[in-house]
Amino acid sequence: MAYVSKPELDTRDWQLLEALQQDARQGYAELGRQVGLSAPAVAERIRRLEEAGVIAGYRAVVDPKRLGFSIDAMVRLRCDGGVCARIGALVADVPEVLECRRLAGEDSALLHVVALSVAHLEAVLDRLLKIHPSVSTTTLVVLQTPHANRPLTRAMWQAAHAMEG
Amino acid sequence: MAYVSKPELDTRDWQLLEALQQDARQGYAELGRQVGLSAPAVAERIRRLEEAGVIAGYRAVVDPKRLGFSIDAMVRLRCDGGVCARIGALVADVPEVLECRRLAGEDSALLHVVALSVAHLEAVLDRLLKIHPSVSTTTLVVLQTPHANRPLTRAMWQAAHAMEG
DNA sequence: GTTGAAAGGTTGACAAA
DNA sequence: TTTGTCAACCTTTCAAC
Repeated sequence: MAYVSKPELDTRDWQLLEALQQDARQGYAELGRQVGLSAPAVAERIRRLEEAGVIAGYRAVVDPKRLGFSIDAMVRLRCDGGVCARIGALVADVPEVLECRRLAGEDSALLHVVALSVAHLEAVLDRLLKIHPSVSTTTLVVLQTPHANRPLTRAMWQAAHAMEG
Repeated sequence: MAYVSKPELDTRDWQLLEALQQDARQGYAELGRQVGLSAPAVAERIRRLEEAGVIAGYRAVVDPKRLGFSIDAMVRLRCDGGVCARIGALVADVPEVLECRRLAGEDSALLHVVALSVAHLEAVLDRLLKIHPSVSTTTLVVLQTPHANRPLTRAMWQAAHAMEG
């Protein structure tokens, strides 16, 4: 509960966070070995990190390419205010949209889309355009992804605070 | 090994993939209950999915907001070809960049950046501009994220193949 | 893929720092 | 309040089928 109002993570909390971001399927005993705690102590710390919302869940990372989704694109979306306010709900039934963010600025929203082929990408884009007449898109095909879902580490947290001044 | 050349997933493989994307810390016995298999059979299927690269890993999902990173921005980057070819390496030591993709199209790259404050975001952007004189940025602040890292499901795979024709 | 047995991990209650 | 210890229970793992 202490975390909810003001998360103050100590060295071991950070070590556990980093270990779980690297491999979420490690057991408590194994984690305890890495941070120098007993398994029950590890379990209790992780339970608190989960309760505080610092850890939002644990996910298997699946590679879309290995499932046949050879195309990866970012779609910049512009649309009327009313449409964009509901963009999350409007793309909910387009499963090729893996990520959807509403933005402040030049573009109204940004989508991360996967597709089986160029023909399939075309079909997905057509479907997005049919959401509303005001919708227009700019599609950028991803050539490579040098960094994806980088971990949040203590080093990064400290560097950020030092930078902020 | 069969998966490497041509991943053909059956119903149970997909069920396991979906279950692990929902909660990667479930045990083999629990997964077995869900898909109607014994624990060793589940372990063997998961081992093959990992070996085939379909499952790339297991990660704890950490909420940057709960760690103080209250700002979430997408940064569109334009730069000279030589610089953008090495963009991954060039932003490797900027830990606030959680994602980095090289793109074909109007923008050369797209970064997902987190920051503690507007002042910190400014500092990060200054650092990105200092990578090379040819670099210019357009920053779009994320207002909300209706969908993040949606799971790849069998339903989606089938819908995509139906759509492709 | 299943079964069964050995090894080891998890989880609770309780004691101690 | 947080961690460690202990014991009961469950899971994982590997062999044989």
